[in-house]
Amino acid sequence: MAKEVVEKDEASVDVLPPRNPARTGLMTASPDWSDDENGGLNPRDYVSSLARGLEVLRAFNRTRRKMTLSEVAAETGNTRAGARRILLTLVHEGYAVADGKLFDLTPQVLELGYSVLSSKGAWDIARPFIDHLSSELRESVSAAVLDRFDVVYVSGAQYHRVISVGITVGARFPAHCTATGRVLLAAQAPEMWPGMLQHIPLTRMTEHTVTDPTEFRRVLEQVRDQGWSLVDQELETGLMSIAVPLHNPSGGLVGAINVGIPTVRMSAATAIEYVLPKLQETVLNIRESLKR
Amino acid sequence: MAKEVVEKDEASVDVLPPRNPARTGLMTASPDWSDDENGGLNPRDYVSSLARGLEVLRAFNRTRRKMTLSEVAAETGNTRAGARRILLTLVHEGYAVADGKLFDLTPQVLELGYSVLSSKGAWDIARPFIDHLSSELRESVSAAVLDRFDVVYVSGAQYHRVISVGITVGARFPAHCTATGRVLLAAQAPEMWPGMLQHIPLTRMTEHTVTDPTEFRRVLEQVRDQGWSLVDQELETGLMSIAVPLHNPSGGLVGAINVGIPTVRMSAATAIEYVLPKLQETVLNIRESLKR
DNA sequence: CACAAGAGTGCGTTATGTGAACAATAGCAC
DNA sequence: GTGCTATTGTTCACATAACGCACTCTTGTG
Repeated sequence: MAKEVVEKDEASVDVLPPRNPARTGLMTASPDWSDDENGGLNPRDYVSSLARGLEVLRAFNRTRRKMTLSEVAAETGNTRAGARRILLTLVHEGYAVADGKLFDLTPQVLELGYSVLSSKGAWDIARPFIDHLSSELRESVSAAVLDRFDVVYVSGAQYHRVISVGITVGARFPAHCTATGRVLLAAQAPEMWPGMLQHIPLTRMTEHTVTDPTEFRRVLEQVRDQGWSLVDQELETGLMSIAVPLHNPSGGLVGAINVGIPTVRMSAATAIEYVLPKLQETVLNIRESLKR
Repeated sequence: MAKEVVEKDEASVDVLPPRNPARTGLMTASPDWSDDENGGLNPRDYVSSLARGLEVLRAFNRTRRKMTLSEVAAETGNTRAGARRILLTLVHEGYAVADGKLFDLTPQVLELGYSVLSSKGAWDIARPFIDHLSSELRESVSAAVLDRFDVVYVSGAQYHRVISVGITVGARFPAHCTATGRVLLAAQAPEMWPGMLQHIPLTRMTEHTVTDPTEFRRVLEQVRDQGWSLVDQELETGLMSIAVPLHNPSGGLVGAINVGIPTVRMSAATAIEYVLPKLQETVLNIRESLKR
C-alpha cells in the first residue's frame, strides 16, 4: 500500500524531476530544446519543497477545485503529512482556504501568474485592435504566446453567434496543431529547429492532425516562408484557425494573433482571401502602435 | 529602486515567519477577517520554502518582470544564496527562464492560477451574457470575485469607443471603492460585518472615495438592501461603475457583475434608469442558465 | 459497536537556509 | 588600457527545519 500509483509524471518522488537543465555556471536562455535533456542539476541548487508546493497548486488546476488532504496527497504523489504541511502553508499565506475538510484555492493565486498576462503592456495595446478585428469579422480573435510546445492564450475577444469559438485567457493547447502554435514555432531561430522537431510530440488530436515529422517540417517551412498559418480541424473537428505572428517594432517576436472560425461558416479559401488580409493589417497596426 | 539593507526580522531563526516575509509588505496574505490574528500555527504545519518561493513569484508580479538574482533576493528578503536556489528551482520546473543574469517568468505560471479563472465553469456560462450586455450597452462589462478586501476580475468584455474602460482579467482593486467590491462585501454574512468593517482599510483613491467607517457602513447597508451598487469616481476620477451580485440557483454568492461607464458619457441617474435594469436582467438570465 | 478512511502527531533522517568566504564582473578614476 | 573597488554570482559547512514513516485520534457507516 503506502504509495498509490501516480501515473502522471512518475518522477515526483525523489530525484530531480526532468525539465530545463540550467547548469551551474552558464545559464540557459529561453526554453532550450537542445538535447541535454538530462536533469543534471546540483542538488544544492534545488528546493524540492517549492516544487512540491507548486505541484499542489497545479493539481487544483488539473482536477478543478476542492480536494481533501488525502486527495491532494494522492494527486501530487505526496504523503498525507507532506500534503498537509503544504496545504496549511498555502492557507496561511492566503492562497487557499480550508472549508471543513475540503481545501480550495483563492483568487490570490492569480497574483502568481498575473504578470505574464499584463506583461510589457504589449497586449494592453493590442487589445483594442483585437476587439476591433473581432467585431469587424464577427469572429473570435485571440492572442497567444509560446511556452515550450504549448501555446498559451494571453488575450482574446470572443464573438458570439450561434456557434462560437470560446477560448479563455490562460488556456493552453499543443502548439503543433494550432495556427498560432505553428506561426510561433516557425518563427523560432533556425538553430532551434532540429531540437524542436525532434522533441515536439505530434499528438493526434483529430483525424486531420499532421503527425508525421517530415510532413510537419514541411508545413513549418511553408508557414515560415509565407508568414501565416491556416490550420483546418487539426485541433478540433469543425474548427479552423488562421494566424499571423506579431513582432514588435524592433523585430522581436511578441506572440501570435489568430482568428478562429467554425468550418461550417467559411471555407479555407475564403478565410485566406477575406480574413487573412484583415489579420495582417491588424498586426501591422498593432506594431505601429507599439512604436509609440 | 529599493536596494536597501535587507535587515529582515533578526530572530528569523525559529518559529513561524511572520505574515509576510517580504519587507515591502504590500498585500498581506491569509484570509482571516475574524480576530484570531494569532499566527498560532504549529511550526510543523508550515513549509517556509514554499512560502519563500511563492513570494518570489509575486515579486515578479510586483516589479513587472526580469530581475537579477540579487534584485530578487532584496525584493523578497532572501539571501542571495536562497534566492538563487529558488530561482534555479523555478527554472528547472519551467516556471522561469534565465536569460543571462536576468530571470523572467514563463507563461507556465498561468497554470498555477488558471483554475480560479475557469472555475466551475460558471464564468464560462456567464461569458456570452456578459458579451451580449457589453455590445447592447456599448460599454465594458466585467465579472469579479472577492479576495479578502480586494476584488479580482475573472472575466470581462471590453467595449471600445474613444474612451474605454480597460480591465484585464486577473486585475485587482480595493473592494471598498468599487461597485463590484461593495456588492460583494455587502453580501457577506452578517456575522462577518463587524470584523470586516473593522479591518478593511478605507484607502482614499480619489477625492470622492468614502473613507469614513460610519458612512461606509451606511453605504454598505444601502447596497445590501437595494441589491446593487453605484460607485461614482471613488476609484478613479472619470469612472463610474454600477454592479449587481450574481447568485447561483441555490442562492450561493458566485461573484458580481458590473458595467464601467466613463462619467463623461452618462449621469448616475441615467445609469440607474437605463443600465441597471439590463444588468439585473442579465444576472437573472445567467442564473437561469446555471440551473441547467 | 466495530470498522474503515481520513486527519493529525512524534521522531529519526535527510535536505535546506544561513552566513561567510571565494570568484567573477562591472564601474570608475586615472 | 591598468589597477582599484563595489557589486553580483557561486560554493561551502553546519545548524535546523522539513521529510516520510509509523502511529494515534476522529469521524462517518453499516
